[in-house]
Amino acid sequence: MDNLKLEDIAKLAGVSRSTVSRVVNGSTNVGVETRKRVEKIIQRTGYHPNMAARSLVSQRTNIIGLVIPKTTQAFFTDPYFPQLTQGVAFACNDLHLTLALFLVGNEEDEAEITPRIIRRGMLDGILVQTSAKMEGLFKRLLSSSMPYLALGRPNDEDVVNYIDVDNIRGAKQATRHLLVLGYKRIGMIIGSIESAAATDRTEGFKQAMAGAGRKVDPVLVAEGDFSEVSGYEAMKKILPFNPDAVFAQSDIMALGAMRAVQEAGLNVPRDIALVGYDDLPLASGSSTKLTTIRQPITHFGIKAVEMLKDMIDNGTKVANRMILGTELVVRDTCGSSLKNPVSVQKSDEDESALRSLEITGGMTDQ
Amino acid sequence: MDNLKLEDIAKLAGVSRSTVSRVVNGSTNVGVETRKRVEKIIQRTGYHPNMAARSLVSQRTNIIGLVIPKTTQAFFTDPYFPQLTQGVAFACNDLHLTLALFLVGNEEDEAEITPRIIRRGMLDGILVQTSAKMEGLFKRLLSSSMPYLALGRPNDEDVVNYIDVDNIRGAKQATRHLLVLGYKRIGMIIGSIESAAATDRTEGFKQAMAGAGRKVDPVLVAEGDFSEVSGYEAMKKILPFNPDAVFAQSDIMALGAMRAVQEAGLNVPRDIALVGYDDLPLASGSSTKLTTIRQPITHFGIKAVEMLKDMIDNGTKVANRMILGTELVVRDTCGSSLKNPVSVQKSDEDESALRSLEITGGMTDQ
DNA sequence: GGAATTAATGAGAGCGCTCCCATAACTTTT
DNA sequence: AAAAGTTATGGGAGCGCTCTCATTAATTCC
Repeated sequence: MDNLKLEDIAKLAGVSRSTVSRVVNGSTNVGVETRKRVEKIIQRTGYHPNMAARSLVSQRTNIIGLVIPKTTQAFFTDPYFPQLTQGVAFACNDLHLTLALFLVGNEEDEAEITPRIIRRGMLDGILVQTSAKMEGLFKRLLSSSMPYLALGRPNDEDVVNYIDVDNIRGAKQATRHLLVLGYKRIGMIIGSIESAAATDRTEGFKQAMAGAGRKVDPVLVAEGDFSEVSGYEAMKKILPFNPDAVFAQSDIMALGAMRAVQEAGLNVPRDIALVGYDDLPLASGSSTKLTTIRQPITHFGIKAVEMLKDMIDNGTKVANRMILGTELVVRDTCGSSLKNPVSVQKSDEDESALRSLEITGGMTDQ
Repeated sequence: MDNLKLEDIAKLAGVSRSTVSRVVNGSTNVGVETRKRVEKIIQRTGYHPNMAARSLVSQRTNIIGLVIPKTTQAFFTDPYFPQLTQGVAFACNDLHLTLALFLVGNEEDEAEITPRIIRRGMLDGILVQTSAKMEGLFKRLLSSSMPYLALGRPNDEDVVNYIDVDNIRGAKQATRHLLVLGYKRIGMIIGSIESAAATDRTEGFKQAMAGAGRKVDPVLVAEGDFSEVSGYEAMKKILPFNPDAVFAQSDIMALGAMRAVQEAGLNVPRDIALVGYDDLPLASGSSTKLTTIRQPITHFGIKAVEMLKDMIDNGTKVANRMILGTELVVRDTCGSSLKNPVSVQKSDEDESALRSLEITGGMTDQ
């Protein structure tokens, strides 16, 4: 019951290969009687068209790739990527796409995987998590005709198609919240200087501070790498300089920072207020109620697939960009009542939470 | 530079299609001179063979599927699956395989995905996370010629190919550890009665208790669903009956349980000892040092791919099974010094930690 | 030195499908 | 009633590759 081909069904139904093909693909030009007969036989035999053959002629596989560079063992410890992957996978289900997942651990992996990705007849398009390690892939992608979309703003200007979250605005929201609550010595734990997301969040922090006429004290700023431990260590560096509030560029780091605060015998938020970034499930987990900036991670994955699919179907040659909004989620780690309420100038754009802004156009022909 | 085919390269090199094919596939019967010439042209033009065409004739895609049923939103909150996925992805890189990931959320997804999986010419073989929801898929798989491997022992006896961790022995190790330390009122938090893993761990617990001549007190046993919250709630149910030690069937539930203990103003391990299961990174995370049973999750994924690859290459028609060992990891949550050391009969098999046991044979031709 | 062996190459069929075009059987139009 | 259109179906080419088999050239054998 397994190695049937179109021709076998045709013979069984007493029609031609073409007619069976029409039935399988839902073409209208088939007689009612014939269609029924053919469908019954397909049903009975459990026939399924062969993907490879179909792909060969249609030049489509309905498979899209998702490439995630995985620097350390700890990569999958951060729930961000699983959640993103989930969003992408769901969108693929909805759009009848198959998802090929590429986890790039080291340079060998990249060398091994890159040709497989570029090779025609395998992938219809590709989603690449932005990272310094992926520059080689992007170069190859740019000189090929493969539709691609970068997940997160790339450093390379040539990589024109990307989707990102408005990190500057998100960081502004976080910082303004601390400013409004009247905190005086506001610190920050940076994600990782190499990441564009961290750069943008740092920028947003600075803008918000400057907008309130405040200086950023360098001793209150430390760098981590988005991991729990790095948040813990960064907080330990900052702690001696008496911050009264800290903006951590990820929830995981915020959790690490909280641990450092508690170990120092201090209390969150009484002694030090904390804002995170991501709004991962664990931020609202029953033991912690972290004030944070919500990123629509799953939604991000879904939008990415939709954009890519659109590029595949319509062969768009213009630059495709999409920037997703963020939302401040107020919980328990910043002090529920205001200490010294202060009015801070708010730009009206801050009202629209989770707004998504699409820019499409310009820059033809890569 | 993109739509080159074998024939174009052949023309450029002044040889036949066949010769280029031989060069590409590393056949020996090609003249040294010719080979060099062809290779240079391939290099220069950036030619890559078309996968679909190759698959069509070779009946191989070098793509394997990984199917994970995802019951709740919280599925990817549990780091178990990301870690497993990672192991599978790495093994795929090593074996030059492409990984197609299928996340099955609901029944619609299953209906949508199943035919795509079964369809020939798409996947060479498939890894399916065992789950009650997947029984439909397994049925289809059994009546097809697609090589498959279940991840975890399936309830269905017909599903003969699987890889699993020795859950009974793991649970025994955990329980014996508590018995040796002299705990008297030992409780358990069950994962989820539907899961075979939980059933086996429960069985192991019972066997260890019986082996030490101890009764299992039903009031000290509660059921969760492998989530943090469920561990917390289960512990709250058990707490009134004064347990002095609890075996939680997952690290995540152990963490929830620990939270419940602390909220009740009690201390781990002074008042209540705790053993987890999994040895996820967070079990040894800097704030908690959980005594637990180590499952080789990543290794599990790697072995699974290797087994499947073997089945694909050698078309094995016999039942393939592999059971991986577990290891007790002693940390801080069971009391470092013995309270009332007790000697418990240990079977000698317990010495070999992380031993892997392979059983292959029997049951031909499904 | 002619037959047999080996190495290097080319020609052709075919993997299972889609898509274009031809044909045949009806309708509709003028 | 003949021309034109419409609908249902079949035939054939071709997608880009691999693989078997035939062919030729170079080598070895007795």
